[in-house]
Amino acid sequence: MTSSREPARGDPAKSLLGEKSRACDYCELRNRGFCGRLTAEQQSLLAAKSRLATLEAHKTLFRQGDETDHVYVVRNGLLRLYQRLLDGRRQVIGFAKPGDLLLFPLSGHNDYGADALDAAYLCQFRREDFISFLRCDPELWGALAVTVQEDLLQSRRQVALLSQRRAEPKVAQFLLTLHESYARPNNETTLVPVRVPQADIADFLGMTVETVNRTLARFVREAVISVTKRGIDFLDLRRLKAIAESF
Amino acid sequence: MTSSREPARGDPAKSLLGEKSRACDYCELRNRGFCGRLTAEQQSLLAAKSRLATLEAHKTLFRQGDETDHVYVVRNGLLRLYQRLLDGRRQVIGFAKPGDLLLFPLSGHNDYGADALDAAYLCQFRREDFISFLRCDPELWGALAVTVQEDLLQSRRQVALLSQRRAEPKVAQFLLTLHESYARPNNETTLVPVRVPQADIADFLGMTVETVNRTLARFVREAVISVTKRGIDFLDLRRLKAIAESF
DNA sequence: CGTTTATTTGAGACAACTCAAGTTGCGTGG
DNA sequence: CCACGCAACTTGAGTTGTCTCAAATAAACG
Repeated sequence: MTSSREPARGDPAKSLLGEKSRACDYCELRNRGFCGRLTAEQQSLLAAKSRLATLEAHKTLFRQGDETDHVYVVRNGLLRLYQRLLDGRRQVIGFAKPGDLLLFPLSGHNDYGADALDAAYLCQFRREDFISFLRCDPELWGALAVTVQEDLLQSRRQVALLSQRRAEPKVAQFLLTLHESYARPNNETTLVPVRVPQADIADFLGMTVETVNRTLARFVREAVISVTKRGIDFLDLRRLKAIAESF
Repeated sequence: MTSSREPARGDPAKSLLGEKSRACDYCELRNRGFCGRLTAEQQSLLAAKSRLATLEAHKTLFRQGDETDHVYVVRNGLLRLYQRLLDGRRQVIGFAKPGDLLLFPLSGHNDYGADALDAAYLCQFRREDFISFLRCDPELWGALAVTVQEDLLQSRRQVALLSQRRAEPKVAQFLLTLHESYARPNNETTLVPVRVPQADIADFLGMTVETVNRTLARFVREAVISVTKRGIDFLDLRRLKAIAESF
């Protein structure tokens, strides 16, 4: 638990492109996450208020505690969401993937921070714009509520995960979640093309880097997964699931 | 972690009084929780659709996985909310206190179960009624979203709690939360008038009953708290806070 | 190519877990 | 009113898995 007492990178540099983002028509996200719950009309209405934001790898999108001036929808890339614990430790509360809505537009300050694991593209909205967008159609509030509800379910899954005490099932479950969020319906590809630092896994699972490392090493040795510089290759999903349910 | 593999009580007996609940005018909840976010008009509109439900101690209000036919607002009493883990263990995900909204009206099935620690009184709404209530006023959706958002914050607090590894801070933080939810603004009363089974605390914190017991015993021995049949008396809040922040 | 960051490995301590008995409290029924 | 049964709570002794501390690679970056 000695890991990461400081954010990976210092400055909150947001290199945002000022250009208006193209309409959602070609966005593969329009059927997923928050956007997926909107009609085509609503989507274009929303798109009119968005800007395309790009975020380099390891850069901070926003910090915990800062005033919420914008909200975001992830288009591309993987973000790391975290909170500071009172002991200064960092608790990763989740990873944002394409389609996810970042920040709650109705609360005035960010209750978590976010930075990019890879280069990321996002739709950025000014908070007031987003709220006025919500106001113009009652049903949108429902979409928001459902989105938050899904975050809640996600958070509860993490609670279940953390209440596990042995390391193997925890790491296995984490890997499975990661795999799941990248799985394509009709694609049997077993490779997840992201490098998640072990320190992040540790912070997410509430364990030390060493334990995460030893556990991963065991998985690799037993040919359950294979870790390359490209990402993680899931060699034996069946066995991984078995481990995840062992306790 | 050998605790409670079965619900405390068997039957899902809901002894519901059919009477229409009186309007909210005298309800002390109207400034708290979900109801607290409604205007007087909205409250009475909602009240018209409610029934007063009473639940005996240890009885089950609803089960995880069942179809969501009703939603509830707690008026009185303390409920235990839990999920089943894949290993059959029970994970207490929280305790519902007066003002809390139970169940998400937009999802078709309960994602957690609930039963009463003490006798409880609730406002019961048919799910469709509640939804049509939401539909009649756009702002109500916002109230719902905020309510869910607060559950989310709560859940994340639990994540932070579970990521602690030592027993003392965990139990201390739990006790403080319990105390906080019973604290009155201008009242220095240190007694929380509920008996929470140690097994529940264990299931909430992801520890064994034995460890919870030994930790509580230590607190009692050191005169930080005092446990009677009535509830828990907080003798030394300052010290408890210090313990909660020790790590 | 040197500096920083991430990963890997080892040895030992310790806190929480497991298992196994007790004890207490309380409601039920004889 | 006491005996009984059940559930919650206590206590002890031994085990174990993760953490801690420390140090050696290996990779990433300018």
